[in-house]
Amino acid sequence: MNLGMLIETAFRMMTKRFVHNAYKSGVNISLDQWQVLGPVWQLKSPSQKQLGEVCLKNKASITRTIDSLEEKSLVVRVPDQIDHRIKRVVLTNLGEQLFYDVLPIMEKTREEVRGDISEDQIDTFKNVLSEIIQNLDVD
Amino acid sequence: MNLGMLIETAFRMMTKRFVHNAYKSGVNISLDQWQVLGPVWQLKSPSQKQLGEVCLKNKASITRTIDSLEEKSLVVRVPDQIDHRIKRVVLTNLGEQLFYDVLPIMEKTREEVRGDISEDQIDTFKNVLSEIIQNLDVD
DNA sequence: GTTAAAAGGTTGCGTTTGCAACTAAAAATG
DNA sequence: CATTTTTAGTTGCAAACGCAACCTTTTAAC
Repeated sequence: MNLGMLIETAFRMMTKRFVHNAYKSGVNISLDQWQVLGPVWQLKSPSQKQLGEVCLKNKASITRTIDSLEEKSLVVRVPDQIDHRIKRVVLTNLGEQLFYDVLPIMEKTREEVRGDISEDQIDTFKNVLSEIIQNLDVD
Repeated sequence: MNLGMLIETAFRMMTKRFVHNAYKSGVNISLDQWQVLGPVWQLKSPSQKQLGEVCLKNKASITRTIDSLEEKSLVVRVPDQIDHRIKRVVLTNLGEQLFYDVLPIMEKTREEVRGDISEDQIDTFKNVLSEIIQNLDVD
């Protein structure tokens, strides 16, 4: 199996496992929703642009993910008082609740992914990934 | 950056780079089309089921990818003479031509991805990926 | 200060994916 | 040999992505 297929397979399986683990715990959330929800909690009402940068998603994706989070009443868009172009994304109580519910699920998934792989190997692994990303970032 | 995001980012960048390199060489092909076309060449008129197994895609994806390859006249579906449920996928001359055109593009992309990363590191990297996949395959 | 340029978000369109329901054909069961 | 059951492939539906065009607001440049 070549490198590309390995990465793709691992990525898809990790995603599926996370969603599945959440589902088993009674939490309905997709990976991308979680990828955005985390930074919303961490950054305290970031702008959508900020979210895009942190989550490495383009603004269209952010817009739609926030749409879905808003539909679930997990976040609210609040227009910035000073710069009216900016919308700040704020966690609702429900969203905060869900965030804390998902934390252990994420941790569990992480452990399942890592299994017996040593900390050292994981570090090397992440370094290689970073290098690959850097290799492709130039140009 | 966490492991999941690193993998996702690397995967997306690799995909984009491949398609972009092909585009620059005047070849219009998506990654999934290539992922199917390769095995069609290699396996000599495989069934769609076989393709799904080799490409690690579900049958719906295979169906649609072959639809798109057939639209481009790169492959043809040929019903199996013995088992009428099976459709064998056969390369057209155009498809074979394109296959040989893409080979160097793929090689170039592979080199760009690997950059200065040592062969050893790549091996370890692939081993870790395999382990992750195995960790998630059980259950 | 008015006009041009840039920035933040939204929307439309096309791809790709997964799941589940479906059709048709072959194999297994009685 | 008629009746399930299984298998191969297709189709509908919904989720997610990227790109490009667009609107609105702010900032920069005369």
